[in-house]
Amino acid sequence: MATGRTHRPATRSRGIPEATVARLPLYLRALTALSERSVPTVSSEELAAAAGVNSAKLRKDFSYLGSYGTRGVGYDVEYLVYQISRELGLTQDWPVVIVGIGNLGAALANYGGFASRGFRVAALIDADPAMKGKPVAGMPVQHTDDLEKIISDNGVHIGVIATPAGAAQQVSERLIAAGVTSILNFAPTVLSVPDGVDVRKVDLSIELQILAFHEQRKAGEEAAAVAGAADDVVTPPPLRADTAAAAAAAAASRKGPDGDVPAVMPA
Amino acid sequence: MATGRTHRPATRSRGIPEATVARLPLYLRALTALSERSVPTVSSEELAAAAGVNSAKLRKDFSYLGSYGTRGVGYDVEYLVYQISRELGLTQDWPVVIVGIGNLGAALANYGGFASRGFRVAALIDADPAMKGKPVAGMPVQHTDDLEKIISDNGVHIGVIATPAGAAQQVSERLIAAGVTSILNFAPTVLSVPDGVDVRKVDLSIELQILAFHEQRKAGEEAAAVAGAADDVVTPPPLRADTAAAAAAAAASRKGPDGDVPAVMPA
DNA sequence: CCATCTTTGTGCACGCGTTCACAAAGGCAT
DNA sequence: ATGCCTTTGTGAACGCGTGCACAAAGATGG
Repeated sequence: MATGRTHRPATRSRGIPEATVARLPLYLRALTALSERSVPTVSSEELAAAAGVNSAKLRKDFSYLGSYGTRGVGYDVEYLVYQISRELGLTQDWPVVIVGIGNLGAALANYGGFASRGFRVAALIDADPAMKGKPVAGMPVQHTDDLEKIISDNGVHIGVIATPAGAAQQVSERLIAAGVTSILNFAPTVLSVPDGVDVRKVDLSIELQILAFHEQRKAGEEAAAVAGAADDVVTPPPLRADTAAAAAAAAASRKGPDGDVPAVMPA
Repeated sequence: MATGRTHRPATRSRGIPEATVARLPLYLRALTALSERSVPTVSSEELAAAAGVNSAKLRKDFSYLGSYGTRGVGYDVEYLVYQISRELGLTQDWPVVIVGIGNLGAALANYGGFASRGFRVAALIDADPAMKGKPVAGMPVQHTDDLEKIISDNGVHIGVIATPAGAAQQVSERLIAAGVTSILNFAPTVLSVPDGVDVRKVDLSIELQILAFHEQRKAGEEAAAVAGAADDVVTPPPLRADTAAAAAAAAASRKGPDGDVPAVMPA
């Protein structure tokens, strides 16, 4: 998965744990698939397998919503789909705006997964005057100047930021001032927002970096296993340099797994 | 954030908690920004603010890596950049392949954040013969038939899946069979993989659904506050339908969430 | 109507992650 | 040198999330 929730200190909204909320969409997806195959009921065991979670966890998650199952039988698929949809607020249509129509913004605009889940792309917004009026995903791109009007005219509460990092904070402030209270942020920056505004971030390079960490670990273990008593492959001697220059020099001098130049370019 | 880690049961690799690993890229980004502004040292308080976390948490995170700070002064920026980069395995180049060059795959191929963090896009792969040879992000798209050869020729260990949901499982199996041990999955499906393979998933519609949940909660609270004793705004009467048909009818009468086509396009 | 079998719902214990609060450590001025 | 001041590193407490294991509930067959 990508990265997680920001700021909001796990509000435990109306008793439903944040961790459970994060899994509900997963269950919903699995249930929708069953529904399409006209499966009438499903046991916690089966559904848990389909969603890739533990069955006890799934039952506990559902218990926060209410007692929707039948002992000895399982859960009614259609009924559960409806209950979860309602709980997630997907029984209504959420207009969203996408700000920043570059490669990623355009891909998001074309993404079918939004519309099929109760989200309607109400507008595409970009700061580049050359983009104005240009059709993307069958919809004309509008200029940032009209951001406030677009938000309020469409009653938008959810905004997606796909701008470069430098513009993200300012865009978020304008969105919030215009009435947006939930933001999905793709820009690699920490957004600082007032209380009452939810921010979730998706950072592609962070996900890859986490994978790289585990990948390196695997490689290290493998190397250690092969090389016998190679103990400090993962933790080289703490060559604690006094000055930054010395540290950089030391870094450059090493060739191995750790060696190489330090990553100077940001994300 | 997007979604999270899958399967891997929090291995607690070499004593570094998974939660800490997930934050290291965040610190790294903040430190890199400081480095570019030639800031020599930074306190845990300042860096924590820049990374959007608690300073105590940051210090504890760093304590897992070693004692890299100086009491009364703070942390040496360059030195810390190097240490974290090394810990994350970013001091080496990771070749990655992107499978599924649709809107999203193309956007990922063009995304600058990969190359700048030590990740090199080694190949773009798509199942559509019409795509073969077509340049995307200055690189010719290759056909799925050559997947295994591409993986082994380039020594690829990390694969990115941006195919439709239906193809993802099969693609993952081929990637893994060819030597890939870490997968970043953008397709809205649960991948089932053998032990030793790490999967992280990014699901855009899930993120929006989580936001919608909180958004609905805000709206409900607001409505309740305005309407006085409106208690069941969030939990309407449990109209518990007896039969699946009745529930389905109720669901179908709505326009949004449940009905509709499944997400064919991945994130 | 009763026995049996399946599956839910949950009490409980455990472990991870977060946060507080403070002692130890080092720089710096006098 | 010595004392003060700043900031790290961490011990300890707490709370959330997870998973086990089982009793209660209901369906089903005789």
